[in-house]
Amino acid sequence: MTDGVAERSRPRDRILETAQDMFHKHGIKGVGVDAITEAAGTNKMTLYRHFESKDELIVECLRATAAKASRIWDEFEAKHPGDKLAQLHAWVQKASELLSADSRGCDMANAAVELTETDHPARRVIKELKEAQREKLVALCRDAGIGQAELLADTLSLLLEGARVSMQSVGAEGPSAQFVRMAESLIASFRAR
Amino acid sequence: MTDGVAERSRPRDRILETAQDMFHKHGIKGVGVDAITEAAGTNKMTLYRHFESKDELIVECLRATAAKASRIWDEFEAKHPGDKLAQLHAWVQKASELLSADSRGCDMANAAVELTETDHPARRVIKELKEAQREKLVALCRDAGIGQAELLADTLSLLLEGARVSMQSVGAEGPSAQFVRMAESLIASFRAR
DNA sequence: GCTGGAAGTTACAGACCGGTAACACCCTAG
DNA sequence: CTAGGGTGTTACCGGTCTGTAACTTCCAGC
Repeated sequence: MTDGVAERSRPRDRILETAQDMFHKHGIKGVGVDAITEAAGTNKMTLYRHFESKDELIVECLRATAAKASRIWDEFEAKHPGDKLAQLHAWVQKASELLSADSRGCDMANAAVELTETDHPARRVIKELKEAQREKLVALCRDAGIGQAELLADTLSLLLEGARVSMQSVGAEGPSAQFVRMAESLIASFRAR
Repeated sequence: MTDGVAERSRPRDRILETAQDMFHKHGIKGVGVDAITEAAGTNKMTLYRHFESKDELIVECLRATAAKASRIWDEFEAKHPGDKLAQLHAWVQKASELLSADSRGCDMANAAVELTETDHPARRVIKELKEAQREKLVALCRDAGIGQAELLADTLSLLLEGARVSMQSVGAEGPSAQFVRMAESLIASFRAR
């Protein structure tokens, strides 16, 4: 009967997937565990058998989201093997697609905004994962032959981060609409140096 | 005895000021009205005599924060009367000071992340106020004699927005540390065109 | 077919949430 | 002195939150 909720996979996977989706759409503090389990076609007890607390579920969701994002990098390498500059342009393209497709921005950044407690377990992993993403982009810029690779990578990072949050406050017609133009002109400018 | 909480001003003002501060530090959904009134040295009934709901209090807080931010623009004009380019550099300087002094970013952007309900009354005013700020920056760039004023203003906006959210996820040592350098080099580059 | 573990069910605890009612108080304007 | 509005106090409502206990049901592997 497969039920449609999540193709009748194991409860833990359904919970994780549903939680990711609901946290993304409604925010972490905007979703209760009851709502998650119901949407996942299971119940609260089962959730607490697999995750010791909501906080641990949050952390696991962030890790899963980061793992998905990490797979995108593999696509770049697959589509443009060895051509790091083409991969950088693909990164810009992919970022712009994410902006068009979804106005709720980056789950990790959003979580950092929502979870203000400085000792929240999720803060550790957010920082780790964001730093790992930064490393990847720096390496991509450097391998693309750009001199000030760190500076370009950081600038592109801030632009994208800003675009993703700007979409949530002013909407898609705001400054974020110019993201591709900004990013491409930046890359060109750094290459010319 | 003045009590120290807010120098014994009127309850409404104390509530508004305290709520701004607590929303900023702990997030909107992370603070209850009881905590606000207690910190403001008053009680819940008094809050609900001045604000018809928590949502209205939120809106009023955002307006108050925007009004404060608006006063910063007056400083620019006062310190560099007529010199729009100097005012633009002052904007960069001020933005960098805000980044150093406070790691919780922009209240309006944070509110947009937290308040996911599309019909939330705060969403209207967030969009309005952000658009007003954008107008100001565009005008400043244009009056500073920059050709593609909108594009520069939007780019600077995204950079700052990104820096403010990046501080919350990766911290002050992340990409946001390079904000001034990025912004100044952007301005120089646009001026050269 | 039996058994053992995973999953579902129901009910509940204890805390907190936004919001309200009823009433006592104080302080200032007349 | 007095009247009245702003304020403080207490108690409460109904709902929601995370997390747990006790029990039943299902199903796969032997």
